[in-house]
Amino acid sequence: MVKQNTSRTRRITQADVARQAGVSTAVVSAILNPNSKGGVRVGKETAERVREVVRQLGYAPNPIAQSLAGGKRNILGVFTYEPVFPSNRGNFFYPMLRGIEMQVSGMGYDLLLFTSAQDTGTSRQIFGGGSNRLGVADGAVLLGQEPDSSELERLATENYPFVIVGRRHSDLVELNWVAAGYADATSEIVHQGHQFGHRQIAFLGSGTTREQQLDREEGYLSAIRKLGLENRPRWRRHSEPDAIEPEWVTGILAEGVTLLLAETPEHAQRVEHILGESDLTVPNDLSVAVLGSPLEDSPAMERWTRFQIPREDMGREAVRLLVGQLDGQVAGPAQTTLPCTFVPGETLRRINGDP
Amino acid sequence: MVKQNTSRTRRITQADVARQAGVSTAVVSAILNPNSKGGVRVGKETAERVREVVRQLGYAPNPIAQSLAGGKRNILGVFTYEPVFPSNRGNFFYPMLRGIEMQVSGMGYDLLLFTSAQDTGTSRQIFGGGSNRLGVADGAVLLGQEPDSSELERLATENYPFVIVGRRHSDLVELNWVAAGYADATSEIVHQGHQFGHRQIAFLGSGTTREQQLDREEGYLSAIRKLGLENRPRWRRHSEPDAIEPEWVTGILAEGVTLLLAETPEHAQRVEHILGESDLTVPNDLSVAVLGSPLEDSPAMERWTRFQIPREDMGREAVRLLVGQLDGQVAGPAQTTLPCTFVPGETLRRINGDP
DNA sequence: CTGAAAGCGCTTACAG
DNA sequence: CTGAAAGCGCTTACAG
Repeated sequence: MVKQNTSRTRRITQADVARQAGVSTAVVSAILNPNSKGGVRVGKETAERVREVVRQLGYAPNPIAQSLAGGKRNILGVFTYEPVFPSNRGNFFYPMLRGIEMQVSGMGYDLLLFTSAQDTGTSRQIFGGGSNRLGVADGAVLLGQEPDSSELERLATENYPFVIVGRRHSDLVELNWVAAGYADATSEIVHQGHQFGHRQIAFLGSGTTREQQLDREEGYLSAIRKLGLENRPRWRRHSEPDAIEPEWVTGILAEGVTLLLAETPEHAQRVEHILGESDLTVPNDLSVAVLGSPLEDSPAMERWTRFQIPREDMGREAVRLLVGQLDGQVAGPAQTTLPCTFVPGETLRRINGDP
Repeated sequence: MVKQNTSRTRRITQADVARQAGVSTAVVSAILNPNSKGGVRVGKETAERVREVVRQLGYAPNPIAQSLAGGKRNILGVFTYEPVFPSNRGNFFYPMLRGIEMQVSGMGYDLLLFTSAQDTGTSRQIFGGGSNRLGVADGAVLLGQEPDSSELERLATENYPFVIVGRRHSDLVELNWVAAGYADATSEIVHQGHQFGHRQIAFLGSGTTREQQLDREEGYLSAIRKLGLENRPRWRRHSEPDAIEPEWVTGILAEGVTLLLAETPEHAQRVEHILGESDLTVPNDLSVAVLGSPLEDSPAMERWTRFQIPREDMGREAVRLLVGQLDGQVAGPAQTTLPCTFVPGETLRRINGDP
């Protein structure tokens, strides 16, 4: 019984075929890659003879060597600032990865996950140790919430081809990204609220300032302006869910707010909890819409008025843009915004008479 | 404002670094691969100078070229016979991948997912086009249910280092694998049943003959033998869930069977459904234990007596074995069986008096 | 129509 | 301690 890993046997190479057929390797290559631009023409009988030898010897080209000769690696990198397969916080990257894999599959690329870039303790870095770890791949898709954009700027400066999933802004370089249309989706919800009779609409966003949040807030503000609605500074609040004070909630209620836009489900749930302590409910005493949705829509999520983020499509589109750049199809900076999907739910209540 | 990828600049190569640092490429290579057997010694200050240039230029070695030249790439391949991130059939590979990533993380390897090996329509192949696609990686972990072992044999014959998650047998070569202890876990359930008073125990396995199933059946048979229990051929049945005839179920009941071992939850549910049509229930009229468990234990699964497959640990262990082989630590064929975890549930009922 | 040669970017004996 | 050279297995201009 043969055991794995004993001695290495030599494989049949193109040179073997060429020798056996009495031609040069260039001819063999030309026959096996008919529509390449080598300018090499081969006679019909020669081609047949070579093919026969290929068959006899069981020759198959070495894809590694093909890649090297073609100057391409056929490897797409996937870099995440957090582990790809976390155990606790759900599979955050899963939908995007699924999109990435679906799109890349059949395009002739393999996917390199940069797991080794993970320093113990600290978060992962692209330039760990000083050199660009992504360099092994032809280009990369970047995922993650990392707010620090200096690595991205350096990467862009080095002319490394990459596309970010999620909008990311830099003053220094124009980045390539695929974003979700948070602004439009948020505007849409404000308009929906307006149509349902709401005139005092508040916004509750996360404490950290990220592009995502800016987009949502901008969508909120532009819709408010467009509809000529009242806009008190107090009605725009930035806070982590845990840090929301009951006073703020009761405050805006007292000021006549009837609809609250909450950036995350956690924000919405926290507000509902606060209301509950005063025996108030959603949506009877306050309509609430969530500006996004969790990875998997749980049954508990169904009732919330919200929108869904096209995570899978974002992954697909990122690959499309990246490969387009590698092929030289896409020229300038590539930035795509994909629309979110509105889900009516039951927490945005009509308050202007019958439906 | 600098734009990403305006002109495609040539990637930095080892030669660039060598030129800039005023050394030969051999020296650069030696510095970047310290413990390789090139016999090349480099002075401390030279090494530091080269490292600095590497940093400045953002150089990263081309793994394709490294592969061709026979060097180490610090890349572990992950090959799956089905897409890694499927949309429909749940994330089958997820627990194993999580284990793989956890284990590989910090070991200095990156993970290469072979997505390109996917032919349109047909299932993926390692030797698509006749040549080993896995060659870019130092070694690979193989996942999937593929019963055809010819590719595995060829891979082993070529001396490519790989470890399979799941036991896989070949008459020609001894394969490396990490398996779940289905046999022991099944024996354990039979013993448990015996202790609860069951003497007539039947086995219901899948229609296809795979190592997994053989292991379970062997565990069943060995326990039956050891306990001196009756063992009618009719009590061992191989069938897909849908193909189970009500006659078989009523038949074994009539013959006095009180406990049925079902390979999958689907088998168990199908049997329960059949029983239900005669107003019989599990476990009052028949105890049923499931020989495994689905990926995520759903609430509906809780009541079933079953065992859990250590999927995550299997992934971890596969990486451990593979890296051990690459490092030359593990010598011969490496085969590990990890124990399953018994979950009591409520569908295996005591029938010999009070507990 | 075909061959000899250079080159893709590395590693590894082999000489100094 | 360091460099020049061969070689991994291909493709692709460049000459005949």
